[in-house]
Amino acid sequence: MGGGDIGEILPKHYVGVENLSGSIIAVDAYNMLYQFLSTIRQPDGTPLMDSNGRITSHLSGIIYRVTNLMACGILFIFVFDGSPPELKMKTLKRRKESREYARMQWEYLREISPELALKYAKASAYVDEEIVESAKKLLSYLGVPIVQSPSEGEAQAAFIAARGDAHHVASQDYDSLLFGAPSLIRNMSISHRHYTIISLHETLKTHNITRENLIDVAILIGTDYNDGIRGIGPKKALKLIKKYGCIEKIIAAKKIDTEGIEDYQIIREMFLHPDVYENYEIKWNPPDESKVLSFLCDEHEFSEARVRRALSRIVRERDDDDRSSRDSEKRRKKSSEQARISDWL
DNA sequence: CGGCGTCA
DNA sequence: TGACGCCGG
Repeated sequence: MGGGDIGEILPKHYVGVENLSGSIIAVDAYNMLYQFLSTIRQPDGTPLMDSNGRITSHLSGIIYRVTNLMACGILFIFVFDGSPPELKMKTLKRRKESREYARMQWEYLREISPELALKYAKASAYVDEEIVESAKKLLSYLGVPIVQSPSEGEAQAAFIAARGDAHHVASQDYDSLLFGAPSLIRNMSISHRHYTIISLHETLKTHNITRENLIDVAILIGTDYNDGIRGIGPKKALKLIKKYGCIEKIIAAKKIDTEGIEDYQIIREMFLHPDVYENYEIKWNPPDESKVLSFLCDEHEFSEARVRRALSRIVRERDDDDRSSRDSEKRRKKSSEQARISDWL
């Protein structure tokens, strides 16, 4: 909602996928699905679809990305949104309106200028119930655990990581850090050579602030739940919080008005104590090859050769000597790399 | 986005 | 082998 990008004040590390081998990553599912739907398109902006007109861009994204990264030794937990907090409604309404505007522009432009149309097509992407259900189906056939959040997926993912059931949260957004995720991974695609990792602990240490301070900084800039203060970006917000300690004291010192941060106490409380399920089950299953094949190839007309190849990356081979020696080699590599990452966590 | 064929 | 560009559904 706000104008600034809190990412500007977060210390970042860039790591290759090898460094993530052996780690458990809680994925902000909505965020990843949105990325797939927005980017996996034809040059004129049309998403991938089966012959019944059902969108399949996200299924393509999942089958290739998840199998690739699993083959690199990563374990996934996909965390899905529940119902959004009341304070987010304004943002959601605004997003819906700009999506509908983009859809009109796309439909108008697709015959005139495909490459201009593409931009609007991407902006018109949305995650509906059918997208969510088909994604859950494919993930469950792949044996990937799914966790439902009562409210924000990022909050649930952060809770899972903070509790120690995952090492990182994967999302393009920064909110999971505010929700207490110890580590955030961005740009987690196969084509990105290096992923961005942000450690909450390192962030707080770098600026000598608390998580509550960081949340106040985010509220001043603007979040999904408030507009933020006009003219205040991440640098100014951080400076103010470091000088005065909290939003209450900045207001008391008459440095800012409350316009754009009216609900700051409620929002701060939401980030500190979000609505999450404390009981959830995380269980990795072996992929059900035949269910994946019938779902993707029979129902959605994927190429069987391609899907088989993707699956071959993650299905257990016969347990011969070759295999077990490679496995133990991987395990040795994994523990030394895990130690390297934990240096700055 | 990721797969896959092409070409140097 | 790696950069490039079209195709997938």
